[in-house]
Amino acid sequence: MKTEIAEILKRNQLSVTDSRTSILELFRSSKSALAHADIEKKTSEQFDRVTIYRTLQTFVEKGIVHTIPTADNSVLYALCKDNCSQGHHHDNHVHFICDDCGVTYCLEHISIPNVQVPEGFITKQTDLVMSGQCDKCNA
Amino acid sequence: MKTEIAEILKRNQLSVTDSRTSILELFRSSKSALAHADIEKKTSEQFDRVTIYRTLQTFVEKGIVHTIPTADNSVLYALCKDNCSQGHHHDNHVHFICDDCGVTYCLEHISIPNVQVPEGFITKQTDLVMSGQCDKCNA
DNA sequence: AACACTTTGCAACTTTGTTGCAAAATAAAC
DNA sequence: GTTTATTTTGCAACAAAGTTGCAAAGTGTT
Repeated sequence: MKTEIAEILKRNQLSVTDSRTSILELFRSSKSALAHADIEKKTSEQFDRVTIYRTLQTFVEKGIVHTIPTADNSVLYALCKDNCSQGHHHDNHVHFICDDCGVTYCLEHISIPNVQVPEGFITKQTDLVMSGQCDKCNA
Repeated sequence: MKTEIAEILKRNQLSVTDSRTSILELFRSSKSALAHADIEKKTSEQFDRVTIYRTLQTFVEKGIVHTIPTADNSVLYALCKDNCSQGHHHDNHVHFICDDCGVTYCLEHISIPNVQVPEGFITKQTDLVMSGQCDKCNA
């Protein structure tokens, strides 16, 4: 296990440190989106706030995790499926936020349709966020 | 003009004040999504930060504007088209935020492609926000 | 083990958003 | 057009979230 996580870090040209290992492990075990505060709590405040910020930033840059927009102005981080290891493949799926329960869903299998932007515009990121009622709240 | 805006406020049971009038006017003239910071700047810091927060909150509650979540942890506010009073039909065009100059463009002529959601989900709103470099900054 | 390089934790700071309350503005009543 | 009741505003103080510089500690390489 540990070795596997170390592998992922090395594959992304990151040195293997306690914080990176723990946080990545946390993502893999929880298998759901985490907020910065969640990580702080679940690592028992073992790491400095700043360290967590920087670790998350690094992971985003390397494509290990991606950010999820939420309605209440908080950022969630989630593991990128294919570990994005070959890189360049930014997440491309639709997110759905339930107005009632507030849960953010990754609709992994629904990809964002291509959108043609006007000439001269360069797109670096595309977010498609839907909101309404999820299946559980609609019952 | 002023009368028209006052009408909208009254229709929503809101008293007509300077800040509400100015901010609503700003939304109508800019016709694009605005962040809190944009509003602060464009009203030349005429109003207290707190007032702007509360005004936006009120507008959201009344359905005059709606929020657009973005992945970078910023919330955008946009006018609801039909004033949403009779409801339900929200804007349907793509937004583009320039990372360099910070301007938000409404790509009015590009509509959001239809997205099929899983069974049981009810979509009330769909926002597509792109970011990158606009034509002016890419020159 | 010794070196170069990267990462961490601390402190200080900025930015963003919230709350309570007195003063001012608005709306309603006369 | 005053007066009164209600709402809204601005201030101050606070809370939460995020950033930056830098010395100390950790990592990787030889």
